[in-house]
Amino acid sequence: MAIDDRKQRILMAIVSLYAADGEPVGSNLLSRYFDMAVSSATLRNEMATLTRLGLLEQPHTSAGRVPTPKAYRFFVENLLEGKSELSEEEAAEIDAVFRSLDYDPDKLAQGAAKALADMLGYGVLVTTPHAENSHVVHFEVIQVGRYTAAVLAVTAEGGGRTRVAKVDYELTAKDIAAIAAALNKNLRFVAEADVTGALIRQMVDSLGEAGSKNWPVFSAALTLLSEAGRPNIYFEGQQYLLNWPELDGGLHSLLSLAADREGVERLLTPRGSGTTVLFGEEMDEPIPGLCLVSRPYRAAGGLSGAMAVAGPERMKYRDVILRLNYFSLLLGKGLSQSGAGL
Amino acid sequence: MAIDDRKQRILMAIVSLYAADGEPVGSNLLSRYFDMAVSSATLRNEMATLTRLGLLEQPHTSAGRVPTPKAYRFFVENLLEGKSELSEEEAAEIDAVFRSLDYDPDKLAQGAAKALADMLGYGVLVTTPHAENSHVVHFEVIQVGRYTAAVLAVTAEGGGRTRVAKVDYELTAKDIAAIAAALNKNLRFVAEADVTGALIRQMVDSLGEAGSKNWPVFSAALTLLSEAGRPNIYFEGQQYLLNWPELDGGLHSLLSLAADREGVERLLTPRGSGTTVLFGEEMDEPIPGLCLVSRPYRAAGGLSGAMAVAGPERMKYRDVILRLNYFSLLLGKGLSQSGAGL
DNA sequence: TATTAGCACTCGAACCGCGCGAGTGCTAAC
DNA sequence: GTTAGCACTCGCGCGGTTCGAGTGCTAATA
Repeated sequence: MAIDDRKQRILMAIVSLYAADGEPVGSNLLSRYFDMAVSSATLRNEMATLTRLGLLEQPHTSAGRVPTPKAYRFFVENLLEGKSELSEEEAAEIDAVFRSLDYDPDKLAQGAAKALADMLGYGVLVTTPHAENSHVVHFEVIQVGRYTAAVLAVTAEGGGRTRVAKVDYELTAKDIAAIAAALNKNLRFVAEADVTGALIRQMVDSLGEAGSKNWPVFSAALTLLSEAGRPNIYFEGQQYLLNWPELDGGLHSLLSLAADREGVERLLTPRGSGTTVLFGEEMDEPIPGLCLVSRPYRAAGGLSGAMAVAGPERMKYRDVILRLNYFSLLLGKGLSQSGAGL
Repeated sequence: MAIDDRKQRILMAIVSLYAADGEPVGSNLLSRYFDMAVSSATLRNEMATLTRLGLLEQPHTSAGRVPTPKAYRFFVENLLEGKSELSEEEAAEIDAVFRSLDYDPDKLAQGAAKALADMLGYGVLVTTPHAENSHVVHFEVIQVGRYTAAVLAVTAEGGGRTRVAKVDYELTAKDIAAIAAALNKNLRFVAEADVTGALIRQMVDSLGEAGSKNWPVFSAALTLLSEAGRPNIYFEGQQYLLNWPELDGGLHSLLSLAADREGVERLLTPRGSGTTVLFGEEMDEPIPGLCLVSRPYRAAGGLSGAMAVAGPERMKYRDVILRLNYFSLLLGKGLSQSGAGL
């Protein structure tokens, strides 16, 4: 049973009608909205077929039809390969938003996520830009107290990380300088994976007694190195998710998930390079009614990350997909201009 | 009409019964629970008095009584000056949690908030430690791209901030060094309030042509300076707030508020030095059913911040207040040990 | 004077039955 | 293949009723 053109158009109409007000759509309403010269009876026949195909379902006998995830998937596939594009004005609006954003990579990503969330009225997750094999281009050690030193690391992407370490003797300027030198000599331009126990031992030992006394500082530096390649994650527009009654039950799970960095990272790790749509039902821990549209962004210098819109299954897919695409495009561009280590 | 001892005990009993299951408390239930040798009729009389005093109210005529914010306030005052303390085990549990937390000031604060949230089952807000007149003890400028430089600043508290800036000519190592020198000469140990236009102009001009060409870098440094004294804010355990039906309506407002850094900062700015309780009804934009218990923490070196528990009005005040107090105590201690600029 | 048993009263929650109407599938005519 | 017509289904909303928890008041009691 093929899905001919008319069925397809009917499906689209149902999807968008249902998205608008969340009410199951019946053949009558549909025939009024759907200005094809066709009666409600015909529509009923078609709808029955679509139901048999698993694309529609009825909440109960005397109710209208509601699209299934399968229908959304179908609808979205079409949209993704379709030619539809943002209008001039829509694009211009987003351009304007981007011009007003902060320049710094992390802030840029966060700002973009917030702007997208506000624009769509859904939640938006974003991972800050990071590189596959990130490395630290510079370590700096600063004394902040008699017993404490701050270690700073700058990654190739221009991201900065800091950490405070405490030792149990009074630090001297000489020690500080020696540590900084040792760090920059041994850990600069090194990927986390390449750090071996031998390398660390050698580095610490090279300072003699001062090496072991300052172990906490080295340890802090190693922590920074391991964090260098790990993105921060922001979840903007959470409050909008409260507006969708169908998400009520799953919000707890969603927020718990969002609080778990590992989990989000896994979820946003691009499956392929394009836009992907994941329904809550398909998740490891299902969250019915939820839909996650995600897309990676890429910037110069191997820098990348991902953005995802979290909203109800009945979201405005056209708006979401086109805007998400455009946002991630601009985000990649913006980052290429600003930070990347060319 | 004084609130004698018995009235007080009745009030407490109602508060804790209502906290337990959220159902209005009637005289019968109360007399069963309340093992004072007193009949339900007497309780009814007392409850009528308490109602007249504005400490109790009835959702509707034939329902039991519910404590008003005024009652909670009364209850809490008592608790605050009372001698009640955490048990050995409770304190030991928290001690253990703290030992497992990260050492870094920001991480420590965030980790503590998360632990407290998990322990209580409410949301917890925390501002990261910051000093009243914070200043930057060191600037560092690192070249990360041909046209981009990262500016790093370390505050006296050991907090680090980074920012990437882009100029429109190819940076040289000499420029970078000159900028770093100028920043450290002019902006180190300077409070934000003391930065004048004249100072900035002088600093930039001191580099001659290289000064104006590198304005974006200076600008980034100034941004860092102004951010140096501003705390980060974390909101942990948000998901727990979904469990309280009485908060349903206000969650949108609360999350919007939480997304607004200014707003949270204002809300948590300590009114006095002890624990304060703010009810949602009393807020600028009222959020009925909400209660915010907040408390500042202080560490050596003028470092301070605040922690707040956000939960339903009918929260377990004893647990919340005692634990919050202990957490903020330990947080202050932990920070004093780690970062402060002694 | 404080306490308490008894009682009439109130009023929300839960339940029930009913009619309405939106929506369906099927059939027969076009 | 399309459509008008029709019988049928079933959730929703409405009014009425019962039930019971909880109240305030009164009168008796210690």
